[in-house]
Amino acid sequence: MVAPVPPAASIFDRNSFSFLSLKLHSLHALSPSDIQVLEDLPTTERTLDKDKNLITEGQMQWSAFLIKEGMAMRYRMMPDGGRQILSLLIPGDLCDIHGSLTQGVSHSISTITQLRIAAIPRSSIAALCEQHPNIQAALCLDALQEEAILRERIVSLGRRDARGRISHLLCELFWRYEAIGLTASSVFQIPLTQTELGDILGLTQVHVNRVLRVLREQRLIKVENRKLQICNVNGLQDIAEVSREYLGFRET
Amino acid sequence: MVAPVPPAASIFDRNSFSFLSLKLHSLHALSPSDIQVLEDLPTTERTLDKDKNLITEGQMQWSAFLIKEGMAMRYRMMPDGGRQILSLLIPGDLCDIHGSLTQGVSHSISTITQLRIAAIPRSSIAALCEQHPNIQAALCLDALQEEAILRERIVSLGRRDARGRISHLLCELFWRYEAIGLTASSVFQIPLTQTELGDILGLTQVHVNRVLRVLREQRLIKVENRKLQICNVNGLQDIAEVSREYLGFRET
DNA sequence: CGTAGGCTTGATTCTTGTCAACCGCGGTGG
DNA sequence: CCACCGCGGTTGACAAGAATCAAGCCTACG
Repeated sequence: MVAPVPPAASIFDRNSFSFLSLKLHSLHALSPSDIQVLEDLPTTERTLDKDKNLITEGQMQWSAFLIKEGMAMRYRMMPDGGRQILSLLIPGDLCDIHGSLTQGVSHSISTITQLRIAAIPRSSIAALCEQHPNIQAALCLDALQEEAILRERIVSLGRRDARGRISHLLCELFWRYEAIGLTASSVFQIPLTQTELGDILGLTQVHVNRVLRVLREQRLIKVENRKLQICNVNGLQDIAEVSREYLGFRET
Repeated sequence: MVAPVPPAASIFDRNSFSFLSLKLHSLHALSPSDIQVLEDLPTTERTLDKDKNLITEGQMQWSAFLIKEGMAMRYRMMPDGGRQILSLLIPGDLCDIHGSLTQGVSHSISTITQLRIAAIPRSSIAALCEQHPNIQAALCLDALQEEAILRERIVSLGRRDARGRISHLLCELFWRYEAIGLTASSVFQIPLTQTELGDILGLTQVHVNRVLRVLREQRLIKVENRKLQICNVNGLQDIAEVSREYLGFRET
């Protein structure tokens, strides 16, 4: 049903390119030289433990950062202890590209798994954009995708029931992981607990559990120690009433 | 409790400046000459009827547009006829500034009231930014505000009950109208029907009605033919667990 | 004068939340 | 080495918040 290798990446040897290149390339066609420039970006890497808050201090002030491995989230704590997860950051995602974290922003970012990130000076990104219009276009589409994801989350929370919300989220994650080549025969890693799923979707952990059981029973998904298999994307899409297009990935 | 005149605008004669100037100025201090430039922006105005879809065709392709009067919304229809309103556009709001409407975006914009808009060529905006760093900064903050509003909506839909959602929305609208000088002693126009409120907040019209009644009975608000009076902002804020800061308006 | 759209209200249903208990596993310390 | 603990997942009983269905009202408008 779903090709395990996203066509957008197929002309390259996906294994030799970074997740950022793969994602941008599946948003906007990049030339081999564009890709090379991306691969050569000078970065300083850093590793963070699980469940740590990500603070941008010192040198990081002037850098955006790129997720290289693991998962992080933007979230907001409520006075009563409730938590709303606003978005998930996965490999290839850029964060704080316009310095929004340093402005008085009302949410935090923290790691969900151990995380490997690379700091990229915002000046390098600006230079990149000036010299490589394809990369600029791709980054622009990437920003639009991020917005589209936010809007789609609003649609989920406002108009879909629990089954729809969960189905939609699973589809979204699947498609995003697919674009960066981290799926294999519709299987990918989800490090999220059911509590975290609930905090993304505005549901309780208990209810998430029950709905997941139903989805399993209907053979739409399989879950096995942190690995999720999407057995029937179309089925999930139908439940969520969502189409892959909103992510803006080009192809087929 | 709440000053009827936002301090941010107080050094100018607010009546002589456009809503755009007022909003930007309350996000980032502008010099009189900055304001003058904004006022002198060449625009072509247009008026649209109530409940019309806003399509950007022809000349509009290359323009952003600015709401000068009335209210519009971005929304998304669901296959089952349901509607989720994603955001509200009020006077002073810029729309389609990066051409997102012309990309394959999965939502529409339509008018809620009769609407007066001004098309502004994107090239003019770019030129503006190059020559007037204050304006650039303000527009940047404006974009961040728009994002912050989206995120806050997610928090609302995910973590607040009906009372909290409605209280939050009323606060947000109040603060936004205040920034453009369209409130007077905590009263402002809301052209929204209860059905539309429901479609913003993920509630049914009936439930919105009931909750509004409670808020009225608790003397938090008064409603009289399309005019809303906020009798007790602090009360509403407490219910919504929200602070004005997320909007990023400078002052006090 | 009749109609339509929007508001109001009641009765009822249903989705989801809350509370609570239990299981299984992995890690840790005695 | 084993007992214990804590976290994550699973399940049930019950409660609450919101949706649904339905009817009536008011007002602006043709």
